[in-house]
Order: sequence, then structure tokens, then C-alpha cells
Amino acid sequence: MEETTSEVVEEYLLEIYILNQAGEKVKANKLAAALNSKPSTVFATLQRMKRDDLVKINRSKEITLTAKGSGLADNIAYRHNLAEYFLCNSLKIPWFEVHMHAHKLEHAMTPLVVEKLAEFLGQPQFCPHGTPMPGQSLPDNTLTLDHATVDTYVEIVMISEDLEDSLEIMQILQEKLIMPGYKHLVANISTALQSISLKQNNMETVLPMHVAKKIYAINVE
Amino acid sequence: MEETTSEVVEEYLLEIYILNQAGEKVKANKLAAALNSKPSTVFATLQRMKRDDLVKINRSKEITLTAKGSGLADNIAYRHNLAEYFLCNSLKIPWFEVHMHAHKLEHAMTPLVVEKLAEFLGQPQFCPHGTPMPGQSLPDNTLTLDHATVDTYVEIVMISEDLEDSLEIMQILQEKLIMPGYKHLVANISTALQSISLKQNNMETVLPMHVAKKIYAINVE
DNA sequence: ATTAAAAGTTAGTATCTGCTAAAAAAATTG
DNA sequence: CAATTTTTTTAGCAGATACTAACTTTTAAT
Repeated sequence: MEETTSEVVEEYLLEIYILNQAGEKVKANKLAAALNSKPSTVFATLQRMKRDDLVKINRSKEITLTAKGSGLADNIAYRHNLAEYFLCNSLKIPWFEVHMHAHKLEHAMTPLVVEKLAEFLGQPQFCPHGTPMPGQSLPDNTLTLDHATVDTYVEIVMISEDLEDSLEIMQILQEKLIMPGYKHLVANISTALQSISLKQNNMETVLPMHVAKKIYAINVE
Repeated sequence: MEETTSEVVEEYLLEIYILNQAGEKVKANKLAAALNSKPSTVFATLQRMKRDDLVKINRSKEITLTAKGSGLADNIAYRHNLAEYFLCNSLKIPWFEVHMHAHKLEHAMTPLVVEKLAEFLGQPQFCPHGTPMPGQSLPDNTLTLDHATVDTYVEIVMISEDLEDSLEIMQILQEKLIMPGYKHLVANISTALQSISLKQNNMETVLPMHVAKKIYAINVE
């Protein structure tokens, strides 16, 4: 009954969970890329996870979490988000890089630490990148930036988890204040260049569509 | 050049470091007991650590850290003590059990997290059990309780790390206020029973010598 | 539909960490 | 010092995680 989950398996669970949330079909291939690992390694690990009733893989090779895997992933994600909140708000570690530090801590937090940390932080409702904690959700009118309308104002609400792995992108987003709570004018959308440009305070940022697709916002004003 | 150290090896380093500090000769046998592991496993791991220039083992099988191992151990101990301080003072996790939670966290703290956490906590000088942080030391007149004198008052300054593994003992120490900063009267020392009894506020505690030996104090009044 | 590219799988290897059981060496004790 | 106990070491095994290289299946493209 001593259901322990290795750090590696926890990382797989979280990654599958995140890709799922983003509405993507999770295939072994994509996982390998996301986890910075080799297909054969991923294959072997997925077999063990299947054996342990953590994931299901259907005929078309789509990977989904079982109820058990999903429960574990929820918890890991919560630990991750709590850790990020702490690192950002208490320790003042730069917003753009809390993800990587939290990624280590999330596997080392005992249930009591989770409980007491949440209490200490005042039961935060969102991680610093806007990901809702359990029980919370994004506003109904949330859209991704690739669907924004030119000449409207948007307020950023969330940066998708899978952008967080890129320190370079995150650093740019922080510099350009593309962070939850900040408002920007949608200055231009170019289908030809597959990019969208935002303006805030004389500052213009051009984002490629594949990045814009990972940024959630609501219309304001 | 990517000198990574596994969690297991970090635990070995810390344990050797702690036993060393306690002035004990570290033998594989004792390590196995302390690490809750089997002699053959410890043997194998020590071979790898020797190969990696982390430990030295002399003809009489005494295990010591190399300069490299020692440097790493210092850092692990620091992370451990910082984590304990945080868990105890910020999160209010009970004194008697912070050790086990810190033991997980210590392997997951990146250098930046260590730096920022120390800053956040105001550069603490001692862990909650009195272990000095780097640069600090115990008072010169520190003695272990087995060397205390009957009818004198002592002020506890440190509980040795190797008592911390026993939740039962730590819980008693907390109940009886045998914690850094508290003063007790040395009421009785029995060589026959190999025990020492302390009094504080109508409260009497009888400690076996082998436990008393692991508790550091100074004379007061 | 045939072919080319991409994705999945298998085979074979390696390291780390763990175990048990047995053998060898060292320490202790009568 | 011989006998016993303790400690160390070896041998053999196993599971998790990782890799490369080859092979197969699936998908996509012409």
C-alpha cells in the first residue's frame, strides 16, 4: 500500500497533466521533447506507469492520466504552484525564473509542508503566472492572444505552463510586462508574419503566434 | 565538469559529516545503521564515493570526507539548517519534527533559493536545534549533559543532529522544554542507572546518559 | 497508392541503488 | 590464543532510469 512515486514519474505526471490542460493530445513523442528525454526512455517509463495504473494509452497512442494519475498530478501541480508563489512573493526570486526552482522543490514538499506553506502564504488562488490553484478557474471570457482583436485592450491573466520552460521567452515577457494583471493594447495582428504586437507605455512587443497562443487574457475597457 | 551529486550520495555525505562533528569514528557499519540501510549497499555506495573523490577510507576502515566531500557536506548541512529554520519559524511546523521535512527539502534547494531564503530569514545563525550555521560556533564553555554537575543550572544550547532522527525522543524533549535557550536544574545524576534528571518548573525529566551525551549546554547562574 | 518522413517499439547496454546470502577479515572475549 | 561475534567484502540478483542503434508501424505527401 506504500504508494511512492519517483521524482521521474512525478515529472511525467505533471508534464502530461500540463499538456492535457493546454488541450493538446499527448503523444510519447511530444512528451520526450517536453521532458528533454529520448523516445525509448519515455516509452519504457510509460510502460511502468501503465503497469502502475497511472496512465492509459489508447490505440492511437494518445496518453491520458487515469483517475489515480490525475489525482497525483493535481497534487504535484498544486505543490509546484505554491512553491512558485512563495519563491516569487516571499523570496523575491525573479518572476521569469521561479518555475525552474519550483520544479525542484515540488518533489520535496511533504503534506504538512504543503499545508503549512499554503497557510503561511494566505491560501493563494493563483500562481505568479496566473495558473489557478485547485478550486479556482480563469474568467469565462478568457481568450488566448492569438484570438485577440486589433485595437482592443487586453489584460493578461495567465502564461501557459509550457512557456515557462523557456527562460529566454519568460525573461522577455517579464521585461515587456506581459504578466498577469498588466493591460496592453493589441496594436497589430499580422497573418502574413504570424505575429501579434502589443503596446504598453511606449513599449511595443511583437510575439509570434505560437507564443501568443500560450498567453491568456481578457478584454478590458 | 558537470559535478552532480545524487540525493543518495548527498545523504551519505551529510550523515558522515554529522557523525564526524559528533567526534565519532565513522565506520561503514555505523553508517548503515544511521542511514537505515544494509551494509552491502553502504559498501557499494562508499566505493562509488571513493571513486568520485568524496571520501577516504583508511586501513582501519575509518571513513573521512575529502576536501571535496567536506565542501559539499558543508553546503548540504547549511541547506538543511536553513530549511529547518524556515519550517520552524516561518511555517510554524513543530520543533520536534522539522528535521524530517527539512531532510527532503535540503536536496531540492538551488543556490539562488538558498541565498534568497537566507536573506528572507535574516541570515539566521543557528538552526532551531542550536546547530551553528557556517561561521558560527558554540560557546567555549559548552559541555554535554552527561558532564553536568548536580545542583547547577544549565542552559541548553544544542541538540545533536543524530538525536533528531528519533521523533519519539524529540517529542519528549520538546514537551519537557529541553530546547535551546531553556534553563534547567541538574537535579540528579545516577551512575548506577546511567541517567541524569533535569528540573524545570515542577517538571522533571530523566534522560539516559546516551541521550544526555548528545545534548549540549552551558552552565548558568 | 507508393514513398518518404515521423513516431513508436525492441534490443542491447550501462549506472545507480537496493537487496540477500555467503565468505573473509577483524575485533572481542573467555 | 582459540573461539565467538562483529564487520567488511564479494557474489549474485533486481528494478528504475538513461542511452544508442536498429527495426516496425503510422502518418503524410507526392
